[in-house]
Amino acid sequence: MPRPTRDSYGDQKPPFSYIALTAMAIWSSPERMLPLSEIYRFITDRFPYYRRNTQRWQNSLRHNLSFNDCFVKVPRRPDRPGKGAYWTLHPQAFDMFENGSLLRRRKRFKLHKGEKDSLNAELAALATFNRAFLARQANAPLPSASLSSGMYAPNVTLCPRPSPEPIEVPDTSALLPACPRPRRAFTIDALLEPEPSRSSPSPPVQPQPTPPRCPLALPPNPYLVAAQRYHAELLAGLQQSCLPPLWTWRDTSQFSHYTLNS
DNA sequence: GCGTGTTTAGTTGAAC
DNA sequence: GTTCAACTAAACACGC
Repeated sequence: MPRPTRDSYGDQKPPFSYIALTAMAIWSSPERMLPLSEIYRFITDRFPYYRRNTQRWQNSLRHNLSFNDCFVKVPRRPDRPGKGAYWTLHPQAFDMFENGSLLRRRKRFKLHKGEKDSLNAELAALATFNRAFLARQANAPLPSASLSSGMYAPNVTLCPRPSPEPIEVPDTSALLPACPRPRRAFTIDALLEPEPSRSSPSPPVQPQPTPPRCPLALPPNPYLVAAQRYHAELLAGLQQSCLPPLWTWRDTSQFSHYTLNS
């Protein structure tokens, strides 16, 4: 009997929950984050079953994105306008699936209130920063006092977050590039400052979502640079513990499934 | 208008 | 039997 392959479900419903499918989509992207439309595309490309009744499962998928704390909505970068936000996985969501298999979740991922509030504050600050940036791009008066005073800036540390109880997280440190993140305050003021020179060469900070491509910056627009740096810092904080292991498609005697590299 | 995002409510099935 | 995760439906708000 031939082993099932990823595409062999045909019109059969794949044995993955919407959460698992979404996680797959996010982790298959080089930036570890995707807009909703790309998540849809990933699923329909790989699983023909989901090419039907799109309204039904897409509604369920959106519900999951909003309902589950394991998914984090990241505002778009100001130089990447478009509809909807990007979605990524919370680093602590890694132990959701038993043995890294997406077939089954170990437990529901739930952030504690403080963690959730802190994360929401940071993301809201980022969205506000983006709006301020866009307002400036449109030659609208920018509330410089707000920017310089840190009113928009979350003066908090992103990672690691205090956790009231120990959480079993797969040790991915060996897979991470040995590049300590630069120590700098996570504020708009600090981000607007020039990058401090480094004494020793080191790999680029992970992740760098996309190389900055700014047709606007000649000379480099400090607000754009800051926004990009802000995003990189935010995502580095969010995903520091989970890059770069990837979900890998594996065939076993019983199942074909995505599983976490180890 | 449509896509996106949030919220509520109900149902189902598996695990404990 | 209870609990919990997952699924589904629906309504609504918001922004492009």
